[in-house]
Parts: sequence; structure tokens; C-alpha cells
Amino acid sequence: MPNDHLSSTFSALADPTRRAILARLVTGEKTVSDLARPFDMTMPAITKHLKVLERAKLIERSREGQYRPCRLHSEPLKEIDQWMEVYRKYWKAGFDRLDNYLKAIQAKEKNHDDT
Amino acid sequence: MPNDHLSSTFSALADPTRRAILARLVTGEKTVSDLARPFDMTMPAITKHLKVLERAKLIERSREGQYRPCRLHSEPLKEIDQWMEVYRKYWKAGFDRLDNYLKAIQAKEKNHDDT
DNA sequence: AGGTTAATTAACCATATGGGTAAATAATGT
DNA sequence: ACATTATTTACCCATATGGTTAATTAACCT
Repeated sequence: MPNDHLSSTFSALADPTRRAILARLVTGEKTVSDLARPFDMTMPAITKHLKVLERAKLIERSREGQYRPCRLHSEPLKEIDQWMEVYRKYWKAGFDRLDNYLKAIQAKEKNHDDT
Repeated sequence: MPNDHLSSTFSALADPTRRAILARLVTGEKTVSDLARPFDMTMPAITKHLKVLERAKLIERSREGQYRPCRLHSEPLKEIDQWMEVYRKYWKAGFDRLDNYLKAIQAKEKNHDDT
């Protein structure tokens, strides 16, 4: 609900239907009905999901006759990818492993003793 | 709100307060009050944010006297990282650039003509 | 035991979300 | 003009979210 960029991207991705829609767009443009077909859900529900994706700029829409084809726009995903960088470093450094964590703690304790 | 893994991770990350909390945990364990300090928000609000992060397994909590220190757990972030892979391929292939997109369209059209 | 600090729970509120049905718009084909 | 197809809008509903205040639990310190 906060309207900053990352928040609306993450919240758009926090729904399996919307992630499935994005996944199907990897292979190219699709119309709304194309996108709706696999889901047990009414059209208005899909329209709403598309609105969410559009506001998050994860999709772009154009117009071809009665169709409003959607295509994937990956910019916001790149932003997430960048945001992840610091955490990637974190787990690559092994800070997420208990043994390393304990070692770090011990080192800290030792420092304390020395001071 | 859906309770699959990815959804709850994404939705936990869809809030700037919670992302800020995670960011501060990169440098190590913090108590709840530590985490609360920078925010203009009551403790119960922070407690709730921590609950969300904990349910998403983005943090782990232990007990030290009256403190309940939190530490970062990066597993769910790794899952997002993996999930991103297909989209990384997408933008690395340049499918997100308009010119490439148009080229792809033209290629398709041409195929049509030839058939 | 009594007071202080850390953190959570309970109860409440406003607003957002995800879904549905029914009706409206828009473009196509005859 | 008229019916058909694609998509959206307008409402309505139930439940979730993010915040608040007040009260409660837990551990610590004299």
C-alpha cells in the first residue's frame, strides 16, 4: 500500500496469479482473454490484476482493435535485482550459516575480552 | 494474502519499514527496541512488522534475558533470486528494449508472409 | 517484594485487496 | 443498424493490513 517504487513492485509480485501472468508474458504479448484463460476466475478479476501490474509498470499495454495486448516490462524487476545485491553479498559471505554466525559471535566476544 | 512461500516473502518485502529493518540486520543481530528506534512508530507496530518477517522466515528470533534479538535469514531471498532468473534472461536477451521488440515483431510478420 | 525495562497481546479503527455479478464501452462483422 | 466479442466500470462483500492505545507478561535490579 505504500506508494514507493519498490513497495508497489513487491506487492504486485505478492500474488501467484500475477506472477503466473508475468511468466506467460515472457514468451511475448498476450491479450487479456489469453491471459485469463488458464485461471478459474472472472474477467474483471483479471482486469484488476493487470491494473496492479500496470501501476507497478511490470506490464505495458497497447491497443489493437478490440484487443488490449499486454507485454512484460522488466525495469522494476531489475530494480529488485539491484536491491537484492546487498543480501546476495550477505549470503555469499556465509553470514546466513549458523556455524559462521557462531564464529562471528565468538570473535566479537573475544574482542570484548581484549578491550 | 495467499500463503505460498514466494507470495508471503514478496508481501513481507512490500513495505519500506520492513525492508529497512532487514537492511539494518545485515550488520548483525538487533533487539526489538534497537530496530524500533529509527522509526516514528509505536512498539506494537514494530512487533507486528517483525511477526510478518518471521512468518516469511526472513528473520529468526532468539531469547536473551528480556531481549528477543532478531537476525536476518536469507533463504527466502535466495528463492526470489532464483525466481528472478527467467526474467534476468529476458532482459539480458534485450527483449525489454523497444527496438529489439520491434525487430522480433517484424521477424514474426515476415515468417507469416513466407508461410 | 516492588519498580523498571523489554516486548507482546488485545481491542479497535480506517483503508486496501481480491473476489463476484451486472451493466457499460468499444470495435468487428454482417 | 444489430448482434457478437473483448474489455472495463460500478457496486458489493469478506477479509487482510498497518496503525493506534491500554493492558499484560517476562526478566532484571535493588
